[in-house]
Amino acid sequence: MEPMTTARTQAPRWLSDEEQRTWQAYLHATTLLEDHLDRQLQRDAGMPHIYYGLLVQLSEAPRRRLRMTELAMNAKITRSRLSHAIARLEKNGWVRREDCPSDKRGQLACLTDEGYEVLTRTAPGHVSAVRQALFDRLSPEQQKSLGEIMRIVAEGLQPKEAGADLPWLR
Amino acid sequence: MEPMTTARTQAPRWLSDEEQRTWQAYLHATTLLEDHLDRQLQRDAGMPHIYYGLLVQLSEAPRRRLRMTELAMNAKITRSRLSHAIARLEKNGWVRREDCPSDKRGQLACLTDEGYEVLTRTAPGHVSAVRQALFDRLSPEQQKSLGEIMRIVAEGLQPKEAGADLPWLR
DNA sequence: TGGTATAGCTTGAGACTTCAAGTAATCCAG
DNA sequence: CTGGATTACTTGAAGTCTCAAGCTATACCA
Repeated sequence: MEPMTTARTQAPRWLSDEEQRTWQAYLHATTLLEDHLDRQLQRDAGMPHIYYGLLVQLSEAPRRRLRMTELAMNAKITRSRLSHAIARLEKNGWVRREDCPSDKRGQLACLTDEGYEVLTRTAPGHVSAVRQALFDRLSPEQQKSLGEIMRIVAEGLQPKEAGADLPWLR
Repeated sequence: MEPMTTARTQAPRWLSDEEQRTWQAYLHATTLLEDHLDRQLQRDAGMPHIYYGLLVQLSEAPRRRLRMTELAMNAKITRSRLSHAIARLEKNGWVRREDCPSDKRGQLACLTDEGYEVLTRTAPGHVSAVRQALFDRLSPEQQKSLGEIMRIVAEGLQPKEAGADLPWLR
């Protein structure tokens, strides 16, 4: 008897009506929200949401700098994508690359003063956009629940520590 | 006294620690999940997740066809994006364009038999991927809560019916 | 009826992402 | 201490998305 975990060859267990509605709502909400924030930041900060997130990560790191791989991991993106992104941010003068002293293969992404300035200038508007779109609409219980759910999902998609291959390293 | 709704000029109300953790978890979970499903479908069906969603919408429509604008609305994307997407799907032979009989400006996107075949062939694997990544990890209460939360968020970002401009019409 | 505004959709350019392949430095088994 | 595997990161091409501009057809109104 086949294990139930590989549904590939089994009769598929379709989504129930309620599951379908939940899944649809999830897709709608996430695409609308991402779109909304992308537009907001493109307009107010001149970069898409994910680039903004990179600057935030850097701003919170010691000495405002991070190894490329570490930054990619934090942001849950591939190193390739990060390379392109940092190249663009470097052109804007918001990030600078530095050689890593301890590993000659390594690169550090460093937030520049201008990059920091962009962040301080645009952060209030962005926080407010996130509040308006998300937190202000949810009860405290819903916020708590959302946090738990999202942690579970993220955890599940995170590559297992031992030996599994790491998506952002591909 | 300024209304609290325009926080633009006010001292920003930052996110609390818990809100920040929730927001981070949300960003991580949604990017990891989108990535995961994009890869799964690119591998198994030869198209990104959103394109797959378009085929699904068409498959559920009467006569397996939909006006472009309506399809764009259902999928929460701009008409421009849809135009490009349909062009690509047409090249694959999975969708065909037809002139709308009642409105000479209009176009209908029609799912072809091959398009339908791709769907039936790949749907089980996709459903299973969604289950594994999402539903199987959540309790019934969490699933219910997720549905409610996502409906609220989507609702809030949906353009109001009267006079507001419609994002997907831009 | 005629003229202007609007709706429906497409197009092209530039920005962003992905994937596979490439370079260079480090690790490590023997 | 040496050569093959691995790690760190980059690159280029092809695919996708956005934005502004464009075209045609319909709607509206005087």
